[in-house]
Amino acid sequence: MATSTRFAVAIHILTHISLRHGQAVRSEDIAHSVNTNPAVVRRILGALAAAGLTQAQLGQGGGALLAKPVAQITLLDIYRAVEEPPTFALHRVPPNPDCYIGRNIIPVLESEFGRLSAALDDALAATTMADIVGRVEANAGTPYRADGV
Amino acid sequence: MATSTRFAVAIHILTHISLRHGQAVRSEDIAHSVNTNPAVVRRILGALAAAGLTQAQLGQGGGALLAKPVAQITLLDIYRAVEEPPTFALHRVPPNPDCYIGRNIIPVLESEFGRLSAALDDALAATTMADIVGRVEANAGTPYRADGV
DNA sequence: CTTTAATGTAATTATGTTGGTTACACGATA
DNA sequence: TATCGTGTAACCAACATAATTACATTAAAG
Repeated sequence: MATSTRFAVAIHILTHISLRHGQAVRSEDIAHSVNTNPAVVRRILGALAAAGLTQAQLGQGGGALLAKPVAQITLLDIYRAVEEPPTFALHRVPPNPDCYIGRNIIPVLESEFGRLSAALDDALAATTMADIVGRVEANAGTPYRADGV
Repeated sequence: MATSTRFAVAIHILTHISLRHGQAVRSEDIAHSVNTNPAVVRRILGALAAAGLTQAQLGQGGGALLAKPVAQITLLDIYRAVEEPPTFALHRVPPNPDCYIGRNIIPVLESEFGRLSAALDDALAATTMADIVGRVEANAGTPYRADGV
């Protein structure tokens, strides 16, 4: 199981917006930081906005803003916003119902995969964007400057 | 997220072999239960064998056998055998090193994704094939019969 | 020793997902 | 009203997955 890069990019995007402290950030500026296309950033921002994590300021001087305080945005919120469930996939084609194992293993897998997903959710919920932003600044050693360099 | 079905199929395969109690099982019989092609089963069995979980009995009357007791095969062993790391992907293209965030977020993501992977590993290691086989039999209500129906 | 049954593995193909790109309609601000 | 920026659709290249076919190899049975 490999997640898409959307989760990592979404965290990057939210970190970028967070460090601007309420100033709207253009998708083009974020794209420059992420090293990708503005439309890719807007697509992910669309998912984050649908989940109530960000909001868009249209028009001149507009851009993306946080819709919630950084301490109230968990990695679980972000993960659910940008990654398609399920995390653990069952058989592409259902197993043979005429076989003892094929007939009985699906509920066992569903239950076990549910337990694994719940464990992952717990781990994801334990970190907020406030933690991430704090670690990025700690890693940099210097505070973020308005020019972003 | 396009998760592979290999993990679910590998558990199915090992359950099948376990229920035969030491009798070699042909890839064709397993494929019939999983509802797929014998070559697909053999490919997954190859990964499981490389991880030391199964072994092949070549020639007439041959097939797949467990290489360890069921209680000593954890879901973590299986997951690592058939899924490619990493579970959580970073940016496809590295972020812009000329940007404060692009320059400092990667170590933060690596550390956080490491923590998430470790949490998932803990959850995976908590279940063994003995648990899975027991639940399949409990779900069936009747013990497994030699004809597999 | 020969036949037969089974695995191991490579090559090919179909399908789906991801992310990059372009394009353009829509909304908001100056 | 002109301009700026978002939202979103359409398209494409790259990649992953799994189904399929084919065949060399190995071991048991006669």
